[in-house]
Amino acid sequence: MNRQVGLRGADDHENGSIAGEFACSLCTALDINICLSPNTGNPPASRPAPVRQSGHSVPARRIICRGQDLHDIVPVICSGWAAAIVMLSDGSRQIVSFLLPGDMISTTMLFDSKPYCLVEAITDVNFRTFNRTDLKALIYKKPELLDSFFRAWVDEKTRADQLIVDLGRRTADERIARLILNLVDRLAQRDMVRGNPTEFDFPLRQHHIADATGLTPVHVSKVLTEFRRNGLINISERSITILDPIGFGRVANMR
Amino acid sequence: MNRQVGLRGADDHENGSIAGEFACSLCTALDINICLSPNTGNPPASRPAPVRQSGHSVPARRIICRGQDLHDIVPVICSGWAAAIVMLSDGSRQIVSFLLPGDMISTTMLFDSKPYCLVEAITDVNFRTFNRTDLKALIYKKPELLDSFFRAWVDEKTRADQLIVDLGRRTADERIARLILNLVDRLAQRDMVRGNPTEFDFPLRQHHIADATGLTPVHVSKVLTEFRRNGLINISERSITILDPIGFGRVANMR
DNA sequence: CGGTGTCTTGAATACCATCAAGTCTTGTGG
DNA sequence: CCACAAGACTTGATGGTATTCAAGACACCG
Repeated sequence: MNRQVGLRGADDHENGSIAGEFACSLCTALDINICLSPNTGNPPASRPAPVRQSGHSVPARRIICRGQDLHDIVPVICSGWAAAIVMLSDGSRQIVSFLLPGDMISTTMLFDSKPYCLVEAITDVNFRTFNRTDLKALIYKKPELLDSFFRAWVDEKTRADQLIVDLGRRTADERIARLILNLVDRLAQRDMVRGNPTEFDFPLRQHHIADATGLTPVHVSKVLTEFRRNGLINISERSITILDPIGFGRVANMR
Repeated sequence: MNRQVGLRGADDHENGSIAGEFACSLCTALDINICLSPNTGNPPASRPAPVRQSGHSVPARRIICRGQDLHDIVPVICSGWAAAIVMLSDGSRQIVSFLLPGDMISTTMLFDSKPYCLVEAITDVNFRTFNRTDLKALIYKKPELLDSFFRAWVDEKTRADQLIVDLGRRTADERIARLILNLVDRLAQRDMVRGNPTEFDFPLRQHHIADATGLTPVHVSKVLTEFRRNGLINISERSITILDPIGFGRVANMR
């Protein structure tokens, strides 16, 4: 089989068993299109793949991979939501970024293993791992790949800088509203938002929001019920509806 | 003359007037060595430079450049300290990163202009701007340049992620201690630290520390005097001495 | 059916911000 | 060289935002 690396903590399934669930059309962020063949995890038998790779699948709440696992592979999310998390020794957690379909775990993964963070599945997740050396060689060879790769990198760094500002200088209300609106943007790029009023799947638990915004779950709960009481948003059944876009935008951009 | 771009808000001096102050040997972070000739800002008359560039110099507290200025140039700090800052409409500021000699303003600058932030001189600063197109072409052409460029990028992203964790999940004491220790590391890479007890130039004002750690200047003052009272560090004359490295390290790594 | 995870709510507390006043330094122009 | 203004730092009093602690409701699952 094509299986290349065993990932600790991940309930791996072989490619064949989940063929069709790797929606490569969603790979907009990366736009590299290096998967073996669209919509199936199986390589065309006749032509060998330029980049060694393999598909995996983990259920919600399981760890996808740890930093140390990532010496020679680069994972990309195919379907589902995940989070890159830094854990501190006292048990508190900081979510550095949410990973949506099409996202590489981190663009720095091409060059370094990011030993300080781990990636956890929020929903059930299908992902694909690429051999780092092969991928690097391919990207170096094709300038257009390098460019789309750079775009992903700039996006990632921009989001990181924005998060720094949010955590450093904004209140709980602002942080939470901005987190939601940032996710709306990213989901919209992937056509995962239904419009008017804006509504979309939202699998995050309140503790995910807390870990991403540097708050406690208790306080997240209070802010969200306040948002609901003010008729700004509605959350139910793992989905969010933005009832009052301008009011909600005002909360997110109070300065 | 070789002067290529005028930067708004910067008191530019021509290359010749500050020859010798562009210590290109400090360009360790980038390690690209594309300056016209070491230690002078002037190109050898006989050989045309592969990358169009120019040297500038701004006094402390002045703005080096704004995001909008950076459509086609990439600045690199040659000497002095600077800060990349995001300003909010209510006047509060968040320092996204400190820039030391050898640092590119941001590695993403090669591809995008980062319109949301501005760069301010902390000390008197000499810096050099490179033509983006030229620099990009040069880097694409030479794989070893691309690699050292990627190293700088991984460093930058790692620091950004660490800052996210610090701002999201650490107390004021921890944030400030970690900021100082991170700067020690970066200065040590540049041979700008004297040892035993560790001592180094520290031009930051307390409001810089506040803007970097998401705190107020008042609270920074209280934490620093507490550090002094406990015999952890000593600050005077724009320099810091770490009196009790293990105690100070404990404060920085309480979790 | 107990166990676990999720969310809510209230009370008490901690951490840091805000406000204010005062000292000291630094720089500038007369 | 002095006078003045602006910036930098300190300290104390007060207040607000978010945390911690605790208890309970609810859903889901094996």
